[in-house]
Amino acid sequence: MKKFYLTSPIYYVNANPHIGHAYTNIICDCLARFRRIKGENVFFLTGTDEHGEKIQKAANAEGVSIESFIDNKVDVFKRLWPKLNISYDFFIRTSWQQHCEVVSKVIEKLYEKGDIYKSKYSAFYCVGCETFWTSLQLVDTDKCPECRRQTEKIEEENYFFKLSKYQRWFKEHLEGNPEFIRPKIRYNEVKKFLDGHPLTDLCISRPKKRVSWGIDLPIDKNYVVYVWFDALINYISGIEYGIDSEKFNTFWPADIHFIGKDILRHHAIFWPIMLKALGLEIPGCIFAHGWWKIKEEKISKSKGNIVNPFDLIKQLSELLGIDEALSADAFRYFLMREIPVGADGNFSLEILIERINSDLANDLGNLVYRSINMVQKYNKGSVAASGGEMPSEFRKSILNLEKYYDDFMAAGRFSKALDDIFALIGIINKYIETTKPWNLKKEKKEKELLSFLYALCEGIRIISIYLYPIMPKTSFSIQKQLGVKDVSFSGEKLKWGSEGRFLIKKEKPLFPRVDVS
RNA sequence: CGCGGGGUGGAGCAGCCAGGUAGCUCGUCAGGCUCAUAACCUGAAGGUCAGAGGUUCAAAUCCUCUCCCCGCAACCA
Repeated sequence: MKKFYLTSPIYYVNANPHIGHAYTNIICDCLARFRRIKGENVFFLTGTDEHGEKIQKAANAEGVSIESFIDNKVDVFKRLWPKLNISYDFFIRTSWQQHCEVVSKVIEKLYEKGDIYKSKYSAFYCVGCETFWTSLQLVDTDKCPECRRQTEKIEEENYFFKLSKYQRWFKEHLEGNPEFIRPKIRYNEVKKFLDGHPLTDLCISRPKKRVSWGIDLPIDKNYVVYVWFDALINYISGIEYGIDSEKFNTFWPADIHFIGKDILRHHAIFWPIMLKALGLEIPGCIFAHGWWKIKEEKISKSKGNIVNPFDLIKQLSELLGIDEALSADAFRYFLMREIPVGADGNFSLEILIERINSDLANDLGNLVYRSINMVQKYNKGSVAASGGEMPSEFRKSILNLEKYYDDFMAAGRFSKALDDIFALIGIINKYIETTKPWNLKKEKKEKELLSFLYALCEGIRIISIYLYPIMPKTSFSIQKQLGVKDVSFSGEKLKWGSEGRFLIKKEKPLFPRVDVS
């Protein structure tokens, strides 16, 4: 069985989850579900990043212990994922004992190999902003780029990882693997960056007197491990590197790491070099998505324009009068349809509702509802295959899906896949119009009417399978309403005619229209 | 001259890499239909493709310049 290992980033728990976190995990989930219905052995890892100065400070600010602070935040993330229908396989926490041990082992190994060394580190500290800057970031020689105040030069001993040693190898790897970083624009960005800047070694330690909340540096107990170095290792500790070799060998290397474009360099440069130094294989792809802007602005706490996914799902659910699982699907649909993964998008409740109304209520929801209604009205709620072929009107659209859907989904081009699914929905809506079943009924053309009803149900059933990775609960609901014998989603079930009989169970419309004015 | 992305009918976008009648979704207007969630189907109006210059038989598409918007700029997840 083919394996597929994909990861989300681990989220830094200094604040509550927002739309960006939700987006990343939804992307991962869509791909994970797609791979599963292809019959692959999928491992989807997500989790939290819990060390570092910021967390230490955030806990202090709230006047609670670090442990209870992080447990609290982790709990919030763990409650969020089921709400968004996220089907992860394992949730890793960097405070997890086993992860810490792996990080230690990694550092020891690299130290023995001679890839970690001690040296002087100098930085410029701005007291006002409580931030460290490098000499290159300063303005007017020694001023803080943020507040323009005088900075203070700090010098301390630290441990460094020899990134520079692997520069040549990395460049070659990049050149030989144009798919390593996606989308293309991000690949170009990294490549260009590398051309212009020789890599400098990465400082991977922080003295405990400054930062105490972290994993002990095994080679010198006066230090803790720099959070990024610690965090990246989750991708191997999460599948038990150095602990369960069978599991590790089954899933490593990762097929894809999904990340936000803000953490591209850590993943696209540091991480592969760390792996190379460890003698491990390099992941297949780093896929960086874009950002959702709220009213054309970047999301940020200071602007107060954070979208809380819990509130959003709740609000949507109340607005639509549907349960939260379906609201989550609507949200997922919006995020996946609105923009290609990789681009930036605009988010607002208005835009979201507009999409729900036009696509999910008018097109999909109404199609399901009117079709089921017709089966009930015209044939007492059941219809069986009568040996008829697929209507010729459907052929082009279904062939198109058969030809391109897998490629689009595999490439993370969810909006493209959805375009094609909705093209079929449009075709079926049109098919109803041109077939005029109400006339068939009046004219007592029983045979035509039955094959028409069957074609409707079968078409919708096939749509529900294609839709499944993006909208799992909706797909489930559709199949249940159609009365599919064994509700399931798999490649084989895409074959026209594979469901012999529909015994419909009519429910209220999947997605009602909402008028917001 | 730091790097990159973008400026296309009212809104949001595709097309640009491999020049050849400007396309999609939403909105607007008109019509049709009734199984359906004022839904669905059909049709129409609406763009000198940011501006200027150039290459070409032909440019949204290639080249040059200008204007405007938005990101990034190494230890900050």
